[in-house]
Amino acid sequence: MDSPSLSHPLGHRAMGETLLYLTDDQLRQGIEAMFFAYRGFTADPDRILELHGYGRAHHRALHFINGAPGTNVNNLLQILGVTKQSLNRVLRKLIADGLVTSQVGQRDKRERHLALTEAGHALEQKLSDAQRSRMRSAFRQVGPEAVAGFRKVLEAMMDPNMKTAYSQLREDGA
Amino acid sequence: MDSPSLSHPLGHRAMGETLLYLTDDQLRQGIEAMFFAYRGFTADPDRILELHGYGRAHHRALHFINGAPGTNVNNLLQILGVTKQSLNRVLRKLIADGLVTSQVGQRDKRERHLALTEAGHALEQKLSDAQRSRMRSAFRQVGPEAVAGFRKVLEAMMDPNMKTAYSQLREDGA
DNA sequence: TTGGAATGTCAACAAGACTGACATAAACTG
DNA sequence: CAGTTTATGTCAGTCTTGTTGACATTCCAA
Repeated sequence: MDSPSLSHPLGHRAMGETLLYLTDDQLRQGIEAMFFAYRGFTADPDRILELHGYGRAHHRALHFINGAPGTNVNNLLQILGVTKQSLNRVLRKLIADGLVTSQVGQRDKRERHLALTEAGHALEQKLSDAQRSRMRSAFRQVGPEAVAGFRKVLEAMMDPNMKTAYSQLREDGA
Repeated sequence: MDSPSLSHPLGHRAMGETLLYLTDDQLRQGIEAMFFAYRGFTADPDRILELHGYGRAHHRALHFINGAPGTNVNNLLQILGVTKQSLNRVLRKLIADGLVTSQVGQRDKRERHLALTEAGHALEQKLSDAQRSRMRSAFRQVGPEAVAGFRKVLEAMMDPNMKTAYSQLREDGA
């Protein structure tokens, strides 16, 4: 491996103190932190979803439809990164349950434009509140500088095309 | 909601600049960043796993057995947060394929002590290298302060008991 | 020594991802 | 206008990974 690792003893002149955060051990800790944190991140909405007979897939659909009302299926597919069959199963249920509306496009009648109904909005809010609540608590604990670092690392870890999708979502939201 | 939100106009004296990072919009961006980043985080190992006919569950088992050789099934269960039946299926395959050894405990013959074989070590290395590589690149891009913030936020987002497990792993590794 | 607790295994099932094949309708292109 | 491409939906089948239920073995304590 070409990486700095613990096999390079401390004090090795070439590494310098500034690179110690890149040791294999530090990276391993980062990996495990991601694993445990993601579990916490999804735990609260998961509990709510279970009560309603939905899963994480439904949450993701609700979340992004809420963020981009009127979006079409293909758009959602790009963002979620699943097959259309997989997304369709989820959407079918959400539409049947009256949480999501699907309207044939005006300009392009092949497209279906998706939006949340009032009931859909209500559930999305409930899920969102739970997830934001934990994140707000975490953010508050650590302060704005740590949060800025958090955001920087996450952006750097994304796949380039997903980073694009993420940035576009941020622009839309601004 | 009791949270600061965009309905509080900027410049509102009570919020002050220091709390702007806790707006619902900022939290939403944090949530989406977690979603996209986690996908990137798992993408590289996932590709390797597929070649070998394994899934993410096998990766997690290999990872934590590697980090705590000789651990028993119950221990692993606590860390992974799945049912013993679910873990058992994964372990059964890894043992059958000769990546993991399971030895009956000496003091307590109910326990099975788990460890990686040479082949298990080899695969774990390959997966770990891929995952570390992306994280190293991200860490290098953003610098040590951002990484420190990243770690702080993740720790604050974990469930308390998982934070305990995580800390213990860190102690073991030190 | 006997019954409960701990540990692990096997079987069956469900959610949610996947691929492949196919249908429909609309838009586009030569 | 005919043929092709695009967008979407659906059916069928498979795989991973989670779940519960039932059960065997082992340990420990009353």
